[in-house]
Amino acid sequence: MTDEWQPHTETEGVETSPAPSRKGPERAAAEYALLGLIAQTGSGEIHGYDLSRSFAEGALGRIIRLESGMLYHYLKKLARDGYITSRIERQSGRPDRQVHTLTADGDALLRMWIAAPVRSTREIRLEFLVKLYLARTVDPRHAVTLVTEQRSVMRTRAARLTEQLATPQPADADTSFGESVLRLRLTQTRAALDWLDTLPESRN
Amino acid sequence: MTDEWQPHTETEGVETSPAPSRKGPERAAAEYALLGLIAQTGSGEIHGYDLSRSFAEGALGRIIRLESGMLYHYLKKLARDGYITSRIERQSGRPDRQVHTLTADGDALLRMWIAAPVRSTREIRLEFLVKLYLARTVDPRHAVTLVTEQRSVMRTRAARLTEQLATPQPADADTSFGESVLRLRLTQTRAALDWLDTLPESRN
DNA sequence: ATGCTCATGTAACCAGTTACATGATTTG
DNA sequence: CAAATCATGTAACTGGTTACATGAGCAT
Repeated sequence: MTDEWQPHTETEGVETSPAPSRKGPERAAAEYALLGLIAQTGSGEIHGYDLSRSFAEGALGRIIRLESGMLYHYLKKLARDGYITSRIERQSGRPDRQVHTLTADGDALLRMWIAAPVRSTREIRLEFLVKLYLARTVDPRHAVTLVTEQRSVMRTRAARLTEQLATPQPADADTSFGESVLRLRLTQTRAALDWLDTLPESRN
Repeated sequence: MTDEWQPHTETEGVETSPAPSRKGPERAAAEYALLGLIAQTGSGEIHGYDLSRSFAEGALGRIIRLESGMLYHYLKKLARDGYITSRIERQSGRPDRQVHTLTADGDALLRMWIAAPVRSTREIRLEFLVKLYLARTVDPRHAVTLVTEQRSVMRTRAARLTEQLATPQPADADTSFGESVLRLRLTQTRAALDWLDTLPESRN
């Protein structure tokens, strides 16, 4: 009765993560998007400005936004944490550029993140889409795993909400409002499930 | 072709707002929630600690979270901007308390915010729920207005998404992904609409 | 001469979270 | 006596946004 319809919390996903090494704090989806774009490049090398364009022109730029300032900041951060290595490429007549490469750690981190479903319905709209996009380009099998597990998460969630709605509550104003909140969450969860079912990865 | 499925932007609602006076920047939903709680009190006066409890124990605390530090910060902000007035109430044996009252400006601001639907589907989960809850307690007619207009917003949105999906696109990988994104948004929008239709305010 | 593309950033700012400070008084 | 309640905050930190700085070459 205490944990019925819990409040929105911004820093969620900390307790649900498997936390095997607890290396760093949660990264923004944009950071993984950068890792993914680096992984995508044929040569394995790419510099910031190119990343910026790939981001803005590609599908990722239509899901999340990433200003150049933040992009270079994330590249530094990823390099500092050992997920990419960066070397300077001298150019004549043009400014020098830094080319970045994924490390083994970076590749592992990216694949782990891609394969893990998001916990809440709200995160479907951003995180999950980025994961799906990257999974498809990095390794289509990851996409199948991701979609399968995400469907499972959403089904569990829908079941829990249904169960909560089934248990009768005292009928005051707050409770009826709370029921509305639960029904909203349930419809949104079901909508997400329906959508997941239409993805090509759902043919299994 | 350029503005098909636009990116997620955090600072949205600025350009869509009617901007009549442009008094202050966008406020957090929690600030309006505080205004609403102050408006709810019978005497018209309430102090921070009571607000904190009302918040945590009531339905609002299950939708959004508000730490005491931020609560007092918002109260100062609202007082500074002239939406509430605060006076100190001396107590013997207890710490002095500050009791807060809505000003005419504050009341107007609250009602304006409550009556205005949210622009995006994403905001349904937080902002809209807070608006609905406050509308019901402050003035049930506001709730009818809000729900009616919100349904209209969602219908327009659904129509636009449907239209975008109808226009055929070149069939590359990015486009098919983009179509999935559009379909996700459409299902989520429709789910929100279905839920809105189940609210008592939708009987008109 | 003007401004655009390349290429990488810095600086200032703002919002929010977490944790703690204070100090009396009542309750177990 | 310890702990919770009352009541209001402060301080440090995190992270993200916006805007601008730099400076060469190239196209109009």
